[in-house]
Amino acid sequence: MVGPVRLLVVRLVTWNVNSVKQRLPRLLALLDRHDPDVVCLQETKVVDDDFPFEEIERVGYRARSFGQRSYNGVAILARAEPIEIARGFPGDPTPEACRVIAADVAGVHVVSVYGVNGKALDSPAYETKLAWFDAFTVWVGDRFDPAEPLVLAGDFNVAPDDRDVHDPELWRGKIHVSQPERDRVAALMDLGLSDLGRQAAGDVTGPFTWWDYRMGAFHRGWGLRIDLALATDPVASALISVEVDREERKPTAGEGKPSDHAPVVVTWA
DNA sequence: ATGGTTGGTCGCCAA
Repeated sequence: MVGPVRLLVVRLVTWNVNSVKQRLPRLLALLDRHDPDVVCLQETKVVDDDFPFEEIERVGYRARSFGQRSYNGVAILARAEPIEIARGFPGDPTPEACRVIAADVAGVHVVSVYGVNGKALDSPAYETKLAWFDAFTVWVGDRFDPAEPLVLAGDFNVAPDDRDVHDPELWRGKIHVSQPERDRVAALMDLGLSDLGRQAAGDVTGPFTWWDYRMGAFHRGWGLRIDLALATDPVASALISVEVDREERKPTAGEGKPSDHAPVVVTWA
């Protein structure tokens, strides 16, 4: 008899690619550069039939996609076989959107998450965003055991506190930073999850993971930390590092244009 | 700060 597969070291990357078709050369380069065990993608923007499975399998990864036309879309890539796949979750107030895919990879529960953007505080999408987080938190609490290894990784579209904002005064009252949004992330973490990026960085500003395409925001340092990895204690207590691959956000870093999000590389053992 | 930019699609909408 053998127990569940346990890797000595696990490297997980989460990345909002803003179109997996546009980003495919950079994604393949990222797999080669970081050699991750697991990758969580968001904003793939393709239906499953159009997902580039062949190119990804050719470099040694299995892939599971939950995608739709034009918008949203999530995926999990892994060296090991992803099992127990869940696409979407019951009670999602945006059931037409593809925002969540879950899989077990080498004994770790992995969830790729694309939280509702919300547009602006006075938009109907804002109330949808809050309701989505409420429903998502119920599902996570029902499905997972905090004693087991679990990572929720993705673009949550919320900067958890002012350290995650380049200019908190400028952003006050804006989407991504409002107290109700932050309360939702806190409620999710109250299930027994740690914010690995903050745990690794300590009490400092950043590191940011997203910069608006406009106004040279990346060059000027106008960023937010909205791409998060939230994990239960079996992972959090084994954390080695969390690094933002800022190079990937640069126009010159690879073939084609960059995503507006940088990949986040999480390692534990 | 949001007069910018990008992607999917082919009109604009979403971010």
